[in-house]
Amino acid sequence: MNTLAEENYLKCIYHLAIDAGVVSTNQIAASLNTRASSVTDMLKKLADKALINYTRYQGVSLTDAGEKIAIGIIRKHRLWEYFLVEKLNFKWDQVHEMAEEMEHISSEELIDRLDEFMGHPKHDPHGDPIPDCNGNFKSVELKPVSALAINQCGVISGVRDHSSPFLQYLEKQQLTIGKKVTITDIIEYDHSVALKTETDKEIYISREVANNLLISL
Amino acid sequence: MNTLAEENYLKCIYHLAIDAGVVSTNQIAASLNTRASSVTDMLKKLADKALINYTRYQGVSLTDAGEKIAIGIIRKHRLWEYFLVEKLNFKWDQVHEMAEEMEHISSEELIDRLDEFMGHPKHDPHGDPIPDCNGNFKSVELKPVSALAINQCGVISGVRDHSSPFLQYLEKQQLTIGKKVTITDIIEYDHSVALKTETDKEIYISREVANNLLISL
DNA sequence: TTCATATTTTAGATAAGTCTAAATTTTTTA
DNA sequence: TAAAAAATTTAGACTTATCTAAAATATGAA
Repeated sequence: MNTLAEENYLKCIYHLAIDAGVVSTNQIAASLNTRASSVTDMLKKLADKALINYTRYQGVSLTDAGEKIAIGIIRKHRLWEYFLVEKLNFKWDQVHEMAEEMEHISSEELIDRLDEFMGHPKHDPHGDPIPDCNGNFKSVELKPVSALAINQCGVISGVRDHSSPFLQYLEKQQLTIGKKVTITDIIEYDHSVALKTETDKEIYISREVANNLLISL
Repeated sequence: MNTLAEENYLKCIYHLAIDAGVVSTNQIAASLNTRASSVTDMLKKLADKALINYTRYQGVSLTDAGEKIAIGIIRKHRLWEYFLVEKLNFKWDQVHEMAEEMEHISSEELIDRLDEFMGHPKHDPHGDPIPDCNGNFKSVELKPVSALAINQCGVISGVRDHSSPFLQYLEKQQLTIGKKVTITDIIEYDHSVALKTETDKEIYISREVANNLLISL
């Protein structure tokens, strides 16, 4: 088994690698709120365990073994988030911290039974896909609202920012997962966007919000 | 917040103090599978935090603050055990190790909602009482089968040994929580006991089993 | 009540994970 | 392309929790 710190590094590298491929020491340090020197120490350890590909000064990527562990942790995180929202009635902006702890509960059988108990959900409360017990999941291609054109419509299916303030704001605006929206206007000046909901309500969102709100077409 | 090690020491001291009042360094070391010198180090730290009463060579007891934390951990442990058995269909001999990890999930609100989700259960799968959110619980006076006389009857309500082999044995003999039994014979020679179940089945158990099986009269 | 034994504590080390400060390597820019 | 800047690594230190071995204290038996 791996330590809590090791698991957090693997998960972090996995997330950063989605955009970048190879991940830098400083990226990891920024993401984990730690120092680059601490990261270097840990990278050596993970490389010794054959969980990452690492050559000095060249950044890192996960090995197959490392990716498997990372996906396992993400599976646990998302299943526990689903549990907290669907069974214990937490809001989607309240569950991240708790799931950060719960994702390290080691038993595989526990998580598989939890998955079954909840009916094998495919997405967590933020729209992120939940890997199955073999680590497989298909990630639908989502686009930020900011990448759409006037009159395009789609379904809110994910967020790029998982922070409470952002999620609370979306909730207040009723811009939650599953809602269908149509782009009605794009303001050239500040790149803010006007949306129309199914109930014909019009909502203005800033460029920043439009960047962090993901749509499936 | 306290570290995982600190929480485990507090819980351990709480359990040992139930019989003894004051707990010795060696008792703790034996219970936690560690060395007496390690225990001494930790006792100093817990005393600095005012969680235990400690004077060198004199053993320890929990302060009110320490006891409150210990009971909180035990509440979490037992609620998670209940969840694992009642919701995820684990057997009573499978849940201890998992609950040992889950009891350290920090959120109080999570555990209170879990409690509510399950309908505020009063006892865990091994018959141990579950403290409420204020740390209150009433422990019924239970007697080991070995303390009963011929013809006495009662209901199986707890165990002293929580190990898998013991619990599996009881399960196989159908000596599980809630079953009513009557003492039909006590063998002088080896202190083994003959029991009759509600279905009039006769079961012989050894002195050791009789010592670890608890009855409410 | 004194001495042998058991218990407990202290002293000094170790491993994991972190830090700061300094050194090294890579990248950028002029 | 050489110097400056940025990124990364190394060196050495700190904390937590553990260990072994030795010293101190308590207990109990003669």
